[in-house]
Amino acid sequence: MEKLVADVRGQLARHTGVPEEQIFFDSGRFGDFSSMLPIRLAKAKGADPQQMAVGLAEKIKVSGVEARGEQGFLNFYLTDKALVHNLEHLEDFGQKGTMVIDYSSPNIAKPFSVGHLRSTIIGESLRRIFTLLGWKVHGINFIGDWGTQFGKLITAYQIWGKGEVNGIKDMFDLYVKFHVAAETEPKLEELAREWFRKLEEGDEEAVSIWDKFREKSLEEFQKFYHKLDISHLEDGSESKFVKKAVELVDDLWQREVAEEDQGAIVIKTSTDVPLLLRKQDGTTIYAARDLASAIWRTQQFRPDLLLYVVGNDQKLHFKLLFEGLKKCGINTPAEHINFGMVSLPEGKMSTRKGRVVFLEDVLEEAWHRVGEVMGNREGVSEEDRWKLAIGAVKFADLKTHRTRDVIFTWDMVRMEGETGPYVQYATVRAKRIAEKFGKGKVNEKEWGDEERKLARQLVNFRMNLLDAAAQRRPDLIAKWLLVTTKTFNDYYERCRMEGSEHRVWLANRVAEALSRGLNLMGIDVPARM
RNA sequence: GGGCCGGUAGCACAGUCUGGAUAGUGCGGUGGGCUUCGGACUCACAGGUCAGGGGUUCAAAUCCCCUCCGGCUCGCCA
Repeated sequence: MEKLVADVRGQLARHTGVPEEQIFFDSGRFGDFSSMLPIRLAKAKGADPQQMAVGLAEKIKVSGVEARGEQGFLNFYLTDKALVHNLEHLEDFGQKGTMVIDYSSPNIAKPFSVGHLRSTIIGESLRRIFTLLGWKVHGINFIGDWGTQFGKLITAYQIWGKGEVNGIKDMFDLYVKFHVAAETEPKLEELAREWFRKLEEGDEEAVSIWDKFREKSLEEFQKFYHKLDISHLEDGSESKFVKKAVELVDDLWQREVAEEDQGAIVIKTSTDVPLLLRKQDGTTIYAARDLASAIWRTQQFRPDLLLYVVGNDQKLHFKLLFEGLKKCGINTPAEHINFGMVSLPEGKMSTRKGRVVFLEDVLEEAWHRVGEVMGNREGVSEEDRWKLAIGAVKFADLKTHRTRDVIFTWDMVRMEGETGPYVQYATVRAKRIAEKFGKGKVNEKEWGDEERKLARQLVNFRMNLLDAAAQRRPDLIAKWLLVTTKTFNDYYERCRMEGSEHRVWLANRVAEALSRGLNLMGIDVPARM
C-alpha cells in the first residue's frame, strides 16, 4: 500500500514539479487516498481545477491504482486485485532499528490511580505498534523509588508506623500524616532531609525501611501489570541509578559540563531555568538519576531512539533533560511522548484530599458492568469477562487524542458505543463466522460495492498504523478500529455470509484485522461474549 | 506576570500539522428494525454564532493578530 502511495506521489511530483515532501494525501472519504493538488495548481495558473485533475489522472500510471479526477480533486482507487493483494499482506514490514520506551513508571508508596494508567497503557500500545513495524523495542519501567519523599516517609514511619505497614494504603497514610504534622512542626522537614541523606549514603536502618516499602509497593504493582497484561517491561528503577548519578554529577562538574550555582550543581540550558542535578545539601535530585539512566540506556541498548511516555506536566523537565543529554555527548534522538492529565469533574485529582479514583475501583466497576450487560448469557468464562472489562478501560483511555487532558467519568467503563467491547463484539462475530463456515475462498470477481467498501477499510489499516507510529498516537488505531467495526457491522447487516465463499473469506480477514488492531491496544478478544 | 496546551451539538470527543468536496462520531433524546450467520447490534430524525473579534485567501474550524475563559508549568519535589 505505502509503495503504491509512494509511486503515485513520485509520478505526481514529476508531472507537476511540486516537491514530493509537499504532496500529502487525505485518506478514506473519496477513494483510497486523495489529493487536492489540482485545485492548488489550477489556482496558481488560473486554470480550471477539474480539467487539471482529469489531465493529471490520465498521466498517473501505477499498476493497481486507478486515478480519477473528480470535482477538482485527484482520487485514487485501488483495483480489486490490488485490494486482495494488500489484504493478504497487511502485516509485512521489514526490520527497523532499536528503541527504548520509558513507560508506566509509577511512584512507590502511592496507590495506582487512573492517572498512572495512561502512561502504562499508551506506552504498552506504542511498544506493540513499533514491534509490529519491525523495531526492537525495550520497555523500561523507571519506577519512582528514590527521592526526598522517602526521607519523609521514613520519618513518619519512625514516629507513627512501627511495624504496621502492610500495603500501599498504610504508606500513603504515613505520607499524609507527615504533611499534616509538618505544617505545625517545621523540624520534621529537617528530619526528613536528614533521613534522605542517610538513605543516599547507604545507612543500614534507612535502607532497610526503604527496602520494605519498595517491596510491598512492587507486589501491588505486579498485580495490576498481570491484570493489564503488561509483561515486557524491564525494571529500570530510579534507585538503581543513585550511585551512577552521584558519580555522573561529579564527573560533569570536573569536566565543566555542569557548574556550581547558588551552592547547587546545574547544567545551563537555553531557557532561564537550568537543569538542576544536585541540591545545596549535597543530595541528588531526580534529574540527575534521569540523566544517568538515559546514558545507561544508550550504552546498554545502543538505541536509535529514546521515548519517554510521561504526562504533559513534565514538558519542561524533558526539554531541559534532553538538552543536558546533548551536553553529555549523547546524540541519540530523544522524545517526550507527552499525554494529557486526568482530572475529575470537581477538579484536579488529589490523593491527599481523597479526591482520586483508584485503578482498582475502576477495574472492579468495569467487571461489574460487564456482568450487567452479560445477563445470564452462557459460555462466557471468567477470563472472557475480564478481557471485556480490561478492554473497556484500555480502549476508553486510548481513544482520545494522546496529548489532550481528560476528565474522568464513569463513562470510562461503558460497554456500548465507541468502546472496547463494541469492537470486541464485532471481532467475536467475525470469528464465529470463520468457525462456522470455514476459511472461504478469495474471489474478488464476485465483489460488489459492499465488499469493496469493507476491503478498502481493512487495507487502510497499514496507512493508519504507519501514521500512528509516526505521530506516536495509538488513538489513531483506536479510530481505525471503530470505523472498521462500523463498516463490518453494516456489511453484516446487509450481506449474508452463509453459502458465500468469498464473503466468508472477507469475514476471516475482518476477524484477523480487528484482532490485530485490538492487540495493538493491548486488548484481547474473548472467545464468547 | 512569562512559556506551553486547550475552548467544535445538552455531554464526551474527531477533524487543525498539510486551508478545499455536505463540519463528523459516540452518549443522552425521539421514532423504527429480531421468520437472527449472535441485539454489547443497527437505521432514521432532532440537535452547530466551530469561545469572541479582526486579518490573509477564489476558499478558514484549520493560517496570522488581539481579547476572554480553562489546564499545566516557571531550580533545591518527582
